Amino acid sequence: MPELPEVETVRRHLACALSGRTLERVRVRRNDMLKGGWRCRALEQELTGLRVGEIGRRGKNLIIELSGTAVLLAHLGMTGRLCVADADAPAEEHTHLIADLCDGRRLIFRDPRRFGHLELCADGRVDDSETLRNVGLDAMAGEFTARRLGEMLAGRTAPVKAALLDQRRVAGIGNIYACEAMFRAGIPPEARCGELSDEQLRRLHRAIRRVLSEAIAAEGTTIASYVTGAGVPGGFRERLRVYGREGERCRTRGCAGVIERIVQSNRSTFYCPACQR
DNA sequence: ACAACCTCCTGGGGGC
DNA sequence: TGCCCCCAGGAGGTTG
Repeated sequence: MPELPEVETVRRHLACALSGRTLERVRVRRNDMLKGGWRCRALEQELTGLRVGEIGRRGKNLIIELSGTAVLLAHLGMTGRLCVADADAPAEEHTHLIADLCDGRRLIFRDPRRFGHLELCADGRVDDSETLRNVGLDAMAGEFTARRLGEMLAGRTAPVKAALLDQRRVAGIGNIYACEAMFRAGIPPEARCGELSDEQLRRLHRAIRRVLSEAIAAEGTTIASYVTGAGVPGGFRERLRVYGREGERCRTRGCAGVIERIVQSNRSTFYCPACQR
């Protein structure tokens, strides 16, 4: 499930394998994987012949700069994969875009569950795109401070965890890292936004930055399908302290707690009742 | 404005 | 062994 660390891992891989290459032949298979009103044929024509420049990221979105002003935006949803493969690699099901590159390899966008999408901004005004117009401050950006986090949560009654998942405020945190950050900050899952103390806000901000940094260094977390650019599982799974660990012992030294699971906004929340109070 | 649902989709796992 | 049902969740939409 690509959250910020997994998307950052993909970004770094594409920066090596894709930047500087020209898209020589492009095939797009499904209109319903495209945003911004694009259709397959028009997108194929628009992309053909463009050269890939820098590759950026905001939250869980990849920002692929192309020749001229064009920018290709990609969201990987739950099961999306954007990778560069050898041209003779076997074709896989659920492949929605194939772009043959000038170096004989090919860019592939594959997404079995189809929660992801692509969008081309021909004029490069990405802030106006469907993909990014509702995406807030990247969780690893320098401007994301404990003070900003406090402003985002002030006066609201929703559970803190639900607010962390809301990409319009801080972008990049999904269910796994929301659970892990809440655990590290020692904040109980039912805590509401407006009732956090300044000390709790500082702890939560630091926990978010640390868990994301560590996960980026480990090339992300693999639960089901995600693999790094090199095609191997991310290394953070074994370092998860609560996510997916219902019924197991808390890993905090000296803690006798057992990890529990509850459902919040239709999502599983894992937590340690002893550490988070 | 905000919060609490619901919906889309497929692969994998559990139960019978 | 096989089949059916349920579950996972990002994000936009709808309802209250």
